[in-house]
Amino acid sequence: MDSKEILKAHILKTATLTDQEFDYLFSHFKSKSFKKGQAIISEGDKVDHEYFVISGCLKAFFINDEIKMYILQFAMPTWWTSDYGALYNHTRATISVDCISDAAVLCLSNDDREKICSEIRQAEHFFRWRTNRGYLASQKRLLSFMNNDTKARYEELLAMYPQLYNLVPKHLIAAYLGVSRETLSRLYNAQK
Amino acid sequence: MDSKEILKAHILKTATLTDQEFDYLFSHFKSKSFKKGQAIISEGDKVDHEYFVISGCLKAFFINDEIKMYILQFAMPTWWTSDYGALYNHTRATISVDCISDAAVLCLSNDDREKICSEIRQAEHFFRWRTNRGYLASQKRLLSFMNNDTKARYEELLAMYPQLYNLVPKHLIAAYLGVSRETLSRLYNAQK
DNA sequence: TGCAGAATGTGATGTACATCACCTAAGCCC
DNA sequence: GGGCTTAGGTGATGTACATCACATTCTGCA
Repeated sequence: MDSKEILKAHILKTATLTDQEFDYLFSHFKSKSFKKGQAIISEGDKVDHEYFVISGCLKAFFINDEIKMYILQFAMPTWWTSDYGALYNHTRATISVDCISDAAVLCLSNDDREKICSEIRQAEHFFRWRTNRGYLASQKRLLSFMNNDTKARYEELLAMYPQLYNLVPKHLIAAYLGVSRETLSRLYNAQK
Repeated sequence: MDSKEILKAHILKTATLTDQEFDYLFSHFKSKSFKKGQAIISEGDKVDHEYFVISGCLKAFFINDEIKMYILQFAMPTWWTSDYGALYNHTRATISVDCISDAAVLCLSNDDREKICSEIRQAEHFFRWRTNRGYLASQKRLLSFMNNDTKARYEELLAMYPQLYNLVPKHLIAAYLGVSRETLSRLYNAQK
């Protein structure tokens, strides 16, 4: 399945577009490929695109005082990512995005998204629902943070995304969970 | 300013509606008043409305194992609240909402929101942007959780909502910060 | 107005985690 | 394939917080 089909299947789950509408929408996306380790958005960048992952795995992260990294999101195929704060408010990036593995993405500019939303009814509908899912996921993660200890959050993460265990290094999983790599290491070595 | 004017001013900040469109939209809202301590949504309820706060202060919270309460949101005037997970997925409430003070709200049903969104272009636009703001706020709070200690989060909260200091009891602020009331008490008594 | 329950303060103690220090093992690159 | 970088494991120690226990103050209301 090529990029276009993947995006189409993804959007048609929540919106009803004619083929012509989808083709028009798709014409605003640009395909890009990145190598493992490459940066897509770096802190301080001007941000004007969001990214739809076709293959590979990205991470969206924040670095505190140039010391600690916190991972906001592992972006897997059919996920969207960007520094949405910077994108919507036209400010410089505080959140960075780079590639955990080689990756293929579709890029959509903020201007084009707004243009499409104003031209195609169902596109606006789609983006409303997409943001909504993001909001719910974020709220769920916040609750999990307050309510569960590290071990429970680790198991929750692996239950939801079993692929992560082999795909991403453990210190990145620790950065997602918000604990030190040492603590994570001790956790799953102790529980045998 | 009455409820209608407050909602109108709120919506017109991000969407362009004609007076007739707004009147039609407004006709789907119901006014309700609640007393301090009254529940609006209780765990296990069927959820089919969301709420726009006109006056007073609500809290949206989650209770773990019937023991600990975590506050997801203090809802102040012009804020929206509900158990959005239950509302969108048609499941029973896991998040409850009640009144910290006497409150007046406008209620909108999930069905009516979707109906309005499909009928009025700019209404869908408004709700897309509203959800987006919620998503960004939630992500910001998640980052603050991972990155800052309790004292920093406490100061951040009071800097953003100074009214809270006098309006809500300290143990609720602790429940928002995700710490015990004892820890919060020691925190601001130590820093004198 | 006096009393019950709620809100708040504070000490003692336990624990989950961070941090630092150091070690081993596994890529990866000229 | 030897050396360098990155990932990962593990001990010792410190610290921020939870928890329990109890004292104190506030507040609503009969």
